[in-house]
Amino acid sequence: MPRPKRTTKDKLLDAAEKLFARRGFHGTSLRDITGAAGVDLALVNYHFGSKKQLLETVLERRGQVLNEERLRRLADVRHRAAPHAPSTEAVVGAFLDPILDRLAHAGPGWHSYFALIAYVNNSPEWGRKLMGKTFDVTVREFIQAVMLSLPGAAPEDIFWGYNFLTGALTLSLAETGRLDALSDGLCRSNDVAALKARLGPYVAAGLRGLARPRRSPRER
Amino acid sequence: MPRPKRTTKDKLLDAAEKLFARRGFHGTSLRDITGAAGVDLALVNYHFGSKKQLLETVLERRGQVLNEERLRRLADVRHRAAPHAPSTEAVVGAFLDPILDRLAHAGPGWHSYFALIAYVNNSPEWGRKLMGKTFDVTVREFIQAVMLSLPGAAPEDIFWGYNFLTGALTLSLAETGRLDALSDGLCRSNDVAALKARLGPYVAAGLRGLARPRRSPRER
DNA sequence: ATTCTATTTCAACGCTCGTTTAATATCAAT
DNA sequence: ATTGATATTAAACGAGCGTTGAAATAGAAT
Repeated sequence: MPRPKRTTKDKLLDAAEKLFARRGFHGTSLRDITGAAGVDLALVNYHFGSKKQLLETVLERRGQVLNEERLRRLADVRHRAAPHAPSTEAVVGAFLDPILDRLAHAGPGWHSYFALIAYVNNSPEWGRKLMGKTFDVTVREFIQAVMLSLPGAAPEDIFWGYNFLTGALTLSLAETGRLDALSDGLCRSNDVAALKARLGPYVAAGLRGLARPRRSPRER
Repeated sequence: MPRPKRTTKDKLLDAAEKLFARRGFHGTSLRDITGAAGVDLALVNYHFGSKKQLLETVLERRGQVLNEERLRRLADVRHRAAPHAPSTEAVVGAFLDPILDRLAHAGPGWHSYFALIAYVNNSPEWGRKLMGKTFDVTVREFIQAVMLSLPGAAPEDIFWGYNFLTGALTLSLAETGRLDALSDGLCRSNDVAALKARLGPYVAAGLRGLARPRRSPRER
């Protein structure tokens, strides 16, 4: 046996991941977290320094894994298409699939992590700094690849298109249950297969629609 | 003069709107709010009963105005197109423009309100209950109109498409500043004209892309 | 066995939280 | 002017917050 012992750090990161995702940073107390983890209150400050640093560590733990796979798949997509530009669908897939596949097949830890990402990404308080710290390098690579797949598109359109993409993605990751209520149960927020079948085509079509010139040149 | 006196209730609603949008529900204290409003702490519980009811009142105040205009414009779009079905772009415009036009031309109150909507919509804690309470009737009307504009599309696709639409919209409303950082200043989160020029075309193209059958019938 | 470091426990610190209570002020109607 | 409902003030409540420090424990190296 390779000793899969769960350390105190891991227990704290797991519990914080789950609770921060559900109730937000300010809505979760350290006593909630240490209680769920079954460890002493003071251990958060011992191992992580502060509540805020605990959040940052939670984000980085799985963020690095995600970044590695995204970059790997993006390089793969480019390599397969060479010497031509890859298709927008393939580039979008390299960005989305590492998330959607884990949502479908990985454990509840990843699930909570993605809901937490949704929370942080849409937060005026944390969005810019925390998301940038972990994801900027990868995202810039991705945006460049989208530009490559849509020659002739204005960079502004691609940046805005990326913004819309992450918005659509993160609301889906948040799993608020609103979709279930609106559709009277016809659609379920946690139906990953349904999400995966639709999000990629939606954003690829949206990006194409943006890249195509769409009005008189008077209006920028 | 028609006595535009700002009552205590209004002062509290305005201050709460701004602070809830910036720092979230749990990140804002009643002392923050009453301090910004320049009124006594106890007046929140006197006028609204509790902190949570204050949030609900903030959401309802402008939500009703927004709903009225959205329904009016939706009816107008349908009337103009009759007896044919309205275009997807026109329906999407009836849904988005009441927000985007106020973002561009109305005061900072509406601005904060939309950022607050973004926060609530993406919150697993509040999303389903609070958004539904204020917006469900209007949103169902809107979704029906989208279905009308895309005959042959599966209802599931439209519901998911609406989910993506609100995700893209609300991330833009949150104005996290992340777009500014990613584009090195080329795009600005608060450039409403740029947003308005792109969000409609993006989501309309995305909805069309979803409505078009896109893979073998084996995969649902 | 002893030493030394890393980890865990326990109790408490000072502070802020949402809410409540009772006293006071405001002001239109009598 | 007096009344009476409405609104505002000031002070305090108990509870929970993040963080800290000192003492107890554990585990590896000597």
